[in-house]
Amino acid sequence: MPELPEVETVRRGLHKLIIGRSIASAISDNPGSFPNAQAQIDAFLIGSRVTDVRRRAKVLMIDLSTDYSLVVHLKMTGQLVFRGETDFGAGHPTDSLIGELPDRSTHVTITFTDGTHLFFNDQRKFGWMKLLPTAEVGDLPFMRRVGPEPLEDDFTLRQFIDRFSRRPRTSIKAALLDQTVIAGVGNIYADESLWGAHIHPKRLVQTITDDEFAALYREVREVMNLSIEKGGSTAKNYVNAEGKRGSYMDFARVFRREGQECPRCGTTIVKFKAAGRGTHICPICQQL
DNA sequence: CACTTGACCTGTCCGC
DNA sequence: TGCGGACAGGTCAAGT
Repeated sequence: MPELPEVETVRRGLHKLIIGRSIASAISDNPGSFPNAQAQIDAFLIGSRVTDVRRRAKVLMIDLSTDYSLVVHLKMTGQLVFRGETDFGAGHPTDSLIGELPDRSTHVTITFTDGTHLFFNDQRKFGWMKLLPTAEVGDLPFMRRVGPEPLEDDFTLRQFIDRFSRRPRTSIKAALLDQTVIAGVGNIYADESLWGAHIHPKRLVQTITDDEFAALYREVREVMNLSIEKGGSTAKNYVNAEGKRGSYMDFARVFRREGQECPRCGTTIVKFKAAGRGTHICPICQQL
């Protein structure tokens, strides 16, 4: 699922819902989803209190009073859903994609001392949750290599261009998806921002002009900010911390809209493969 | 070294 | 209806 806007939406939800709660128990049915040893879980998770919920790139960090953090990557189909005691059972809102929890894709269940729950669901099991000392999160190989946060106020066009210049001979779409160039862009927002900037995804980075970089910089930020405003994109099974869908797909201009009209020029949107991913463009607005 | 492809899993959809 | 294959929001390791 989740790219930067979806992970940020989950972060905001969890920030509101779980800070201050203390963890009573944690159970997992799949070692790949939560690989920590039981002794470590008992020592640093059970009995701890949630102090903060942060995000870096597409990674969530749930900070604990033990100076450990639960580091979570949702990958393609991960969900982190909070359920209060009174939500148990029937009566879920219609904008929810999921019913009673746990269900068959629940791989970790965390129970707080007040009887509320946090469920880690993941249909494809690519995602993971790891408990490690908060001070060591930055030492993870991914964290060391990941690029700057594109939505930060101090992230400049100059930085944007400099980061892409590291990969001159790859396609602009592959570079956008490369988390070491800039953080947080995935397949949806790569297609959306390239359309906004009138750039064909297969253009090589070294052929992109400064004006085009300026347009792309603006689009990446606008598109992802708009998506956060809309609660992210639910293309398939993304849900926020309350189990509800995001509505950005209603505003998407090309992503998963093959066969429909380009909102700018009316040309039929086409889909093909680029950078190994399904890719959507307007063949008139975006030319090689 | 730089870049691309396959693998990790499960579910769904589409064509035969 | 059943079955095989392609495809799905991400990232790494292995391959070229």
